[in-house]
Amino acid sequence: MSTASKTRHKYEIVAAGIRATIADSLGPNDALPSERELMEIYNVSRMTVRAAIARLADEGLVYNVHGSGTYVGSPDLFAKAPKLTSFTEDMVSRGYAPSSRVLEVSRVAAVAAVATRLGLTPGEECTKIRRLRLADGNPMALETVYLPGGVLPMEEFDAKSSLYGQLTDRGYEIHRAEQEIHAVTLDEESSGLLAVPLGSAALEIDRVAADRRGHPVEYARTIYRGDRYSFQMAVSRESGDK
Amino acid sequence: MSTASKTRHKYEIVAAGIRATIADSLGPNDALPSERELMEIYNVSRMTVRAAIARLADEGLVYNVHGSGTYVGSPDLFAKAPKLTSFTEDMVSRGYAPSSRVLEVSRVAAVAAVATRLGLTPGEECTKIRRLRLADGNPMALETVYLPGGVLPMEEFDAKSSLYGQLTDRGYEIHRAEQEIHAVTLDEESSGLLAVPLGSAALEIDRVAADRRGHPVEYARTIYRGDRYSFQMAVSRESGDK
DNA sequence: AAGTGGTCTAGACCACCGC
DNA sequence: CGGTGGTCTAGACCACTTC
Repeated sequence: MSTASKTRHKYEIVAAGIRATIADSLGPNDALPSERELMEIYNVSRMTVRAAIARLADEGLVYNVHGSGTYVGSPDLFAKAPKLTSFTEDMVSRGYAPSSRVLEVSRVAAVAAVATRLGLTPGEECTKIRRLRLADGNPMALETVYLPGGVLPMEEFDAKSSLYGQLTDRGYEIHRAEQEIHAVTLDEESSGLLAVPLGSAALEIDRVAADRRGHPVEYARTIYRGDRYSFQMAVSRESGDK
Repeated sequence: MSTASKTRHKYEIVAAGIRATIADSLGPNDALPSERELMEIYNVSRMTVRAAIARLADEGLVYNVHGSGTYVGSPDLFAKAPKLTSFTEDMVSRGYAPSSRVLEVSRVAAVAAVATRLGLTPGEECTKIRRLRLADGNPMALETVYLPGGVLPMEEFDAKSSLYGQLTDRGYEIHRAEQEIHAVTLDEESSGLLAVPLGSAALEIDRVAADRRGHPVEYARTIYRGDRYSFQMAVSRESGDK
């Protein structure tokens, strides 16, 4: 009751408390207090305890064993389910200082590949932004972003601030995305910009990002240097039915 | 009421019913009946309705808008959260006929890189299995799997049946995994086996798979032909707190 | 048999959306 | 303002693990 402040929901308070308990006094595979004990500790109902635990389990911090208990996960498996992040967020979480060099900002007519992905009709107006992305000042990736003209006209793009921030400010909150990851061989222009030898292997990530309602907001093609970047993710079995 | 049979939990029955309703008569962005209506339709409590909807939302089939309703997602974004699949399952879902050629089955001492990932001490005994993986008879990937000796001694590996199936039979059910995806350039041996030119780009996926308790069960390094394979996934924002 | 997580009920109030 | 999803309560029984 007293120190509460930024948290609003009870299950967030419980989740934060459990997190703290784990950090303070529990190690991998140690058992958490049972759900019924947690009810008393935090003075909440069982459903609230379970909501908190479900959140932590989603992150991989804990796991449940039916009939036995809830346990702390292994530290090396803490890596969360893949999150949808901007380049900037991604680099910061990896410990790099991100920066950018804008190569191109233009208004273009959507070609078929772009139109399909953004749900436009070919020829419709798009904003195209091409940037060289740097980490600690060294080239890391080459990014080409297409946005429907209505989402962000080229004149209003501010090269100095975060694209995702600008989209959010304009009412386009990105919620989920589909990504496709390829291995590619760099051509002359790309390898030059990324400062690696011609023919080097690189990771190409194509992403269509959409808002909560499923309307496409962004189509981005990013080519990452194969020697500096790898993509990490945690996956779990099931997920679908059966 | 009529065709129900294999489902055990009410929320699964409700989820199946909603799925059928969507398939029959709803399109993208159409609204589902409200949760309170669904309670009456299926004669269950609200929590059960919400459990069913949560399941469908996880899959991307529907999405919720607070204060407004629950809606059918966009078909092109149906692709689920990345699942943990075996090569065989992956190929089948892509419409290929998978097969394998075993290149090596041996007992080896864990080198540091393998020991670390499997939670062993360097020098401990491992089973190493190297296979060329084919799709529709053509080389698709080159897979090297390391298993702790206690999990599956090399003598007991059956080259003809699924590795995941054998692990499950022995009580090691794989539950989650961490993957790291790199772009690599193929060396002479790999490009020969995969039947592509020397120096071609390829996707290397390193995976440590663990059981429900977080104990590592498998470390696999798979090199996929860059010209035939791409890795697809859906990601969503948030996931962690804030 | 005792204890655990998994499912389920029948209520309640809150926060948000759209008219 | 009414309707919607989001959170929450205080119970209950079931399925599973552990002893």
